[in-house]
Amino acid sequence: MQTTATRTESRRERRPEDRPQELVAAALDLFVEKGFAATRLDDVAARAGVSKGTLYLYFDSKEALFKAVIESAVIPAVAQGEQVVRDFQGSSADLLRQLVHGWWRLFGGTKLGGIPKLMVSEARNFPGVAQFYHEQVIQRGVRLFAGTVQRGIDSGEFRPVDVECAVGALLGPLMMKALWRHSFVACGCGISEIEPEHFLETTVDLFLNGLRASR
Amino acid sequence: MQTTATRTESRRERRPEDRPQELVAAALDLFVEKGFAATRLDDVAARAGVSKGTLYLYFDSKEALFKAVIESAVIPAVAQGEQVVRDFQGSSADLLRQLVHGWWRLFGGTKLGGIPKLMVSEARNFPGVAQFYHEQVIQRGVRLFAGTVQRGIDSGEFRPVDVECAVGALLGPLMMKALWRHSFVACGCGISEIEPEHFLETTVDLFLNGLRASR
DNA sequence: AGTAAATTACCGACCAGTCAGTTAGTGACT
DNA sequence: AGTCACTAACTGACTGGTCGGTAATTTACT
Repeated sequence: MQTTATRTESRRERRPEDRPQELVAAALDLFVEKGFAATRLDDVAARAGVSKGTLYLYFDSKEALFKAVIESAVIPAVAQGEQVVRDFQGSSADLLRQLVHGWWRLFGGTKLGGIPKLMVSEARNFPGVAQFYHEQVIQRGVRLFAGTVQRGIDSGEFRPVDVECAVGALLGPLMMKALWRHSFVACGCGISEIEPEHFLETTVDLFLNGLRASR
Repeated sequence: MQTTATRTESRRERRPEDRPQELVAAALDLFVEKGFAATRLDDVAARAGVSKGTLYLYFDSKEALFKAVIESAVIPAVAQGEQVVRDFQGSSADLLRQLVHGWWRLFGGTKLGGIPKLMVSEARNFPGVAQFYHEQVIQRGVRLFAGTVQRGIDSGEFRPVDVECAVGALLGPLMMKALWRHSFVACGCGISEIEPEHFLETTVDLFLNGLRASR
């Protein structure tokens, strides 16, 4: 269906296949940057190179666009995490390290890292989307880490702890790192950010040391 | 200046001394609940028992009200934390425990716990307020914890670690706990919350165990 | 009577959502 | 190869409602 190559220069191109994803990409940028309420649909459309009317050909409402953004951004990342766990051979400690760094590489450290901020900000105003995000992202994500911690406890690699709490203690810093970047750091109010990889490494070390079966 | 006791029943009371704080209290509730943008000044005024015009007698703009909310909510809490550190006699580990639980008791676990969510959500839209919050709350708060960790390292109670990272690793879970309550939990989408005191206790234990000078 | 506090009614900017009209592409029939 | 009819994609001016902010007026208190 591409009109590619031959003609790139007309405004008013017709590319119904590509529009939705282009609009979603534009919306992700702006939602992350300005928040849901402060984002104008005119701006989203302009960034995607179409008019606002076109946006409404593909999405019923601003909220529908919001949900599409969350879905498209986040499902692939979770799925990839699950893949890593399935394939991994090695100690639970190494798997946790891998998960943490992988999470940063393909989620926290990218523009997708703005999603948690968006969800925290908007959860109460959009319970439907929050529900969806909770089931499809948070629960699955937590399960990944919880399973790994449990595996370490079972094998005697870690001392027995409340798994749910431990996962919270590890994911808390990660999430805050992502939130931080997209709020205070991004607003440029003289904040110098700790180098991410170093922070993650130190956090995981501390965590694993805390979990280590003590003599 | 109270008009108390004698006359409680006329609408249209004149109580210029009390209005600002009542308005700030109402605004805190609504900002935390619905976010800054979604909160109507009519609603703030109504909750404070006055009309919108009255609000403008005491605050220049919605943003000024926002800043007043942040200031009034948060400065006393930080000051109290600093007091605790000054007065404390005992091990660094015990001081950290005390700080964490104190933080929850008089900040995270109260309606003030909604402030971090508010700041994360709005920092980019209000750099001035973000700047203020960063200096007056975050930096001072971090300094509290960082000083304590450093004290533990110096005394040989903790092993040497990157103090800034360690503080992030401890505060991350606390902050997420507060954010969580005011986003996903509050939206009531079938989420059961981990019991806070238990979570905090486990997190601190894990953290202190991770810091313990090894062998 | 005088003034400070509070209210009400109003304005204007803003923006999600709509719709009548425009244009790019397709293919049918010369 | 040309052109014409048709449709689906796209546009942008418009609307109706909302809400931050203001000003004229009323009320409480000294």
